[in-house]
Amino acid sequence: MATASRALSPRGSASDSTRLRVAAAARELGYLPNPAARALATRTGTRIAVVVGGHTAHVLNDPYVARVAAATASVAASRDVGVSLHWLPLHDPGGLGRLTENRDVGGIIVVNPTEPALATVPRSARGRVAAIGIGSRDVPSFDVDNATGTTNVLEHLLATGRRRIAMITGPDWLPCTRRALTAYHRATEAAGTPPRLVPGDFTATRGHHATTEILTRWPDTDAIFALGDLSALGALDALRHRGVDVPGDIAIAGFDDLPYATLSHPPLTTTTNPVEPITTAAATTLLDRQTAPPLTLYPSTLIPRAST
Amino acid sequence: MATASRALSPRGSASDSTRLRVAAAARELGYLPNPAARALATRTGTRIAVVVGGHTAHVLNDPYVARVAAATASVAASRDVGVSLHWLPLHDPGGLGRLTENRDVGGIIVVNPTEPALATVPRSARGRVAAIGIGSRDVPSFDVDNATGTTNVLEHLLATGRRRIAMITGPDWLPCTRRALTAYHRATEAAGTPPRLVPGDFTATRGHHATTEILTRWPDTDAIFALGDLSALGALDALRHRGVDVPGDIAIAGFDDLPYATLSHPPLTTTTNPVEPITTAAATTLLDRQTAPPLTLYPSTLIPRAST
DNA sequence: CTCACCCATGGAAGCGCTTCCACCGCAAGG
DNA sequence: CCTTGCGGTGGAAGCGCTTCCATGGGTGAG
Repeated sequence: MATASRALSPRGSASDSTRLRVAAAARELGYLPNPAARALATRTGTRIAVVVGGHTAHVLNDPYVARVAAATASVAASRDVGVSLHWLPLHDPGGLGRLTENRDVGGIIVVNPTEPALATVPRSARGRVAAIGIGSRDVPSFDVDNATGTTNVLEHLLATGRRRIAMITGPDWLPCTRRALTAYHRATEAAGTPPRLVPGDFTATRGHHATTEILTRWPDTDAIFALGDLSALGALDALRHRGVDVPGDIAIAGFDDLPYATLSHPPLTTTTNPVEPITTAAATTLLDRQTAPPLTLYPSTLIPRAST
Repeated sequence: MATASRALSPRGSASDSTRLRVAAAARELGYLPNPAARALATRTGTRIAVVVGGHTAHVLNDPYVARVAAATASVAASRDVGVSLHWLPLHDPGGLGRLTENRDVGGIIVVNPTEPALATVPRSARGRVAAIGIGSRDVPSFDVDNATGTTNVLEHLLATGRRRIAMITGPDWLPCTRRALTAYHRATEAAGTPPRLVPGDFTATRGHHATTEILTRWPDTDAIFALGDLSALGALDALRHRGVDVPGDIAIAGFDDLPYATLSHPPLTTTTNPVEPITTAAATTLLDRQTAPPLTLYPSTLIPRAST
C-alpha cells in the first residue's frame, strides 16, 4: 500500500523497477486513485478556482472570460481536477478570503482583477493555496503582450494614412491597459499626432458610447482603436448609426480576435490574444506548483481585415 | 461528532434544537466542512461534469456551450462543488464510461449529445453518478421549447409577407432539431408553402455554405431561418458577399439571441434561448439528486429586429 | 570479513467526515 | 407501577489515501 502510493505519486521515492511493476499492476487491475482520499490525506484542494472581478451578467457574456474558463477546464479535466468559476463584486476586500477558506480549493487563477484586493490571497491561506494571475500585478501572471500588439495596430493605422487615432482603453488599473497606454503614447508621439483617449471597460455598450464621445470631442478623428473586439464592434455600431463610412471615413481596429470579428460588416481588423496558451500556462503552473516569474508575455499578431 | 454531522447534513435525523445549537456553534467556531472528507465517507463525487459532444475548438468557441458552462459553474460555486468540462469525440461509444470511472464525478450534464452513445451512463456507474441532459433524449432533460420558438419565427415571417422560407437546421438526431422540424413542417403546410430544408450544425461557417446552397437550389427564397444565431450570422455574411439586400430581398432570423445578434448589420431577428434558467434547473436537479421528468421545456420569446 | 550507513520497503497512524449500532431516556400501553 | 417501543444521541469503525517510522537487505569502507 505504502509502496504503491509512493510509486504512483510523482514525488514519492520508489525504485524504478517498483514503479514499473506498480504501474503495470494498476493498469491490469484498472486501478484509479480516489481524488477525495488523496485530497483528504494531503490536505490539498481537489480543484482550482477561476476568479473574475465583476458581476454575473458580465461573467456569463464576456467571450474572453468564457475562453479562459473553458481553457482552464480543459487543462483541469486532463489532470483530473475540478474547476469552479467565481465572480467577485468590486469593492469586496474579503472576496478571495472567503474563497480560500474553502479547503477544497487548491489554487486560484485571478483573471484581470479590477482591484488589487481581489488578487490578494490572505495570509492564513498562503502555502495552502497558490494563486496565478492572468493579467494581474499582485501575483505571478501570464498575459498577452499588448504593448507590441498595440504598437502593431498603430503602425498599421499610420501606414494606411491615418493620423488622428483615438483609443478606447480598458479600466486604467489593469496592467494590460497600462502597457497599451504606454505603447500608444510612444507611437503617437513618434508620429507627431496628439493622443485621443477615452476610457472603456471592454463592453460593446461602452464602446458605442465612447465612440459618440470621441466624435463629439474630436470630429476629425480618422481611426479608432479599441482594446477589445467587443468595444470595437460597439464602435462599429455607433458609426453605422451616424452614417459614418468604415473604413472610408474612419478605420476601426480591435483587440483579441474573437470569433465574431470576422462576422461584422466590415470584418474587423484586430490583433490576436492567445488566451488558450496563456490560460494553459497559468493552469499548468498552478497544478504543478511551479514558481513562475512575475510576468510572462505571449505575442500578439496583427490580423488586418476590411475595417481599416 | 456524529450528532454534529447529522445536524449539519440535510438528510440527517437530528432534533431541531440540536440542529440549531450545532449551527450556532459552527458559526461561532467558523467551522467549514471538508468536502474531501465528506466525499470520501459518502463515496460520492465532489464535482459535476459538463459533457459536450464535439472537438476542442468547437467547445471553446461556441458561445452557447460557454453559456452552459458558465451557468453550471455558477450553480456549482454556490453549492461548493467543482465542475469539469469535457468534450467527447463523436463515434466514441466508451466516452461517458471513462468519465464515470472517475470516482470524483458525482453527476453529469450532457449537453446536446450528438449521439445516443454519448448520453448513456454505463451500467456499472448507475446509482453512483446521475445524469441530466440539456436537450438529450436518453436522460431526463431540460431544453428550450423550440417548437413554439420556431412557430413564432415562422408566423412572424409569414406575417411580414414572406412565403418562400428556407430553414438551416441542426444535426437531425438532436431532439431540438426534430421539434423545430415538426413545427416548420406544420407552419409551412398551413401556409401552403413548400418546405426548403438544408442541414446545418449551428456554426457560422456552415450557415454561410448552407445559404449558398439555398440560393442555388431555390433562387427565389425570400427568408432564411437558421436554428442558431451563429448560422444566421454566417447566412448574413454569405448574402452580403453576394450583394443580396437584407431584409429587402431576403429576411434572416436566428435562434438563441446571442449577445452578438444586436451587433450585426442589420441586427438579427431571433428568439430567445433561456440557457441560464435551463442550465440552472439541470444543475440543481443533479445536485439535489431529484428525479426529473423526461423533458421540461422553457419558453422562447421572439425578438424582432431589423433583419426581417 | 565486519561494521556502519543508506535506501527502499511495509506497518500503522491519521486526514475529517458519515453511518452503523448500541444505548439511554422518555411517553404510552398493559 | 412496570414494560414496551421509539426517537435522539454518542462510540467506533471505516472510507482510500499519504507519510512517519522502524526494519531489513545491500553497499562501500575499514
